[in-house]
Amino acid sequence: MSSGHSIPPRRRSPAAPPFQDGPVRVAANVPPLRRATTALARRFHQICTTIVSESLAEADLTPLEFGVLAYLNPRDGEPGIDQNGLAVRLGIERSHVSMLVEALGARGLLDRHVNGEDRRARVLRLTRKGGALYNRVLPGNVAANDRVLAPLASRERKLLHELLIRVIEHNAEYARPGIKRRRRATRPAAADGPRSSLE
Amino acid sequence: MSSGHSIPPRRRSPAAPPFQDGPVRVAANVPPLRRATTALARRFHQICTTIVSESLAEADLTPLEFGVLAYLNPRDGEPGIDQNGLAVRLGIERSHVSMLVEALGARGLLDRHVNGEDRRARVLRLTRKGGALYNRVLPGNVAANDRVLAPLASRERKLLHELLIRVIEHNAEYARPGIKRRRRATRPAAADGPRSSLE
DNA sequence: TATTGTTATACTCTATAACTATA
DNA sequence: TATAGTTATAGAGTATAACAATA
Repeated sequence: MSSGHSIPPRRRSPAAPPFQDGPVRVAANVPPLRRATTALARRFHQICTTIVSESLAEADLTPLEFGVLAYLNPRDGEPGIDQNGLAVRLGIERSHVSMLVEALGARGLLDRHVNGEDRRARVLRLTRKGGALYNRVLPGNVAANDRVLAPLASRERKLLHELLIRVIEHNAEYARPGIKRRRRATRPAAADGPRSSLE
Repeated sequence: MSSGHSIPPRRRSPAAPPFQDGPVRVAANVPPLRRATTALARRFHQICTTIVSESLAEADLTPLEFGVLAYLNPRDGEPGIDQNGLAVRLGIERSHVSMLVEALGARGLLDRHVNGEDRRARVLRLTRKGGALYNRVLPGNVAANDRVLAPLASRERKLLHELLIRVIEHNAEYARPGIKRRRRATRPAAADGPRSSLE
């Protein structure tokens, strides 16, 4: 209805630098970046998944599926852990592991065996095919991860990793699922305020 | 079928440290953490969203919705940007902004006005209610973000932020949507390998 | 009773695509 | 033709809950 006239001209390049609490900006055409840790974490994660997904696409793996292979690979990993162990390591729910492992098992990439000591548990192991896939995909994955940190000097990359590891390990209690998310207040749409005016 | 006997005993605490390429581990009961940058990014982001979601729960906001308020707040932000501008800043799709803004508008937290200069664009502004909510929630949000970095010294926090900002700004091309994700090869379930053996 | 895993269901985040209105 | 926004749909990631089998 309103013709939008009470609106000041757009401020695409505002005079005052936004989010003054952080260090100043650098790149030219890059829009202001919020300094909040969570915002940085999201963008950082976003970059990683975008770049790494590319490196995994030809193997038809998601980053998380690759994580499963990594945790089970015989060279570095811990073949023989059970699904709960994998859930803790990946920081995801048991039910999620169940689905992941089912999908990878269906592709013949890993085996589940009942543990003789505790018949409730499923012991996980890569098949030869799974191990071969991991070995084939690993170099590209490492390269992709390196590409993310390319703007940093070698010493800085190491430093970033160390800082992240400390933050993660000290927040272990939050670095896992099971924390109840906010329960969305099943809003009946526009239940808590007047409609916004849109012409 | 198999009774699981060909399986070696579980190796919950393997002798060799996994993922040798990274620095050694610290905390006792914390399971091995993959050193890959992407894995660290995921856990870091997970911690942030868990902690920050808690601080936003009483306002019934998601971290991303809070981000919208932050980018539009009159003190620090850029009130008057349009939806595309917001999409670029948040690093999400225009369609996603559309939904976010619709939900916040329905709650009376922001206004959309047609831009007089370009009637295609929607100029965004917090309502008084939206501004008040932002102000009310901000302190808790800042505290939540600080809590994430509590294990770091003040100098280290600053350093971590700087490193992340550099990585994000130099990877701007990947820190946005629109990159085609891998197209899942619509697997007909178990199409590419023998079934795993599970008793 | 407690724990491992499964299944069903659902929500958040985010993308793609097709569409409308405007430029 | 190109751009701003909307709508519909989908899929990745992840959660909750109820359940079965085993301890």
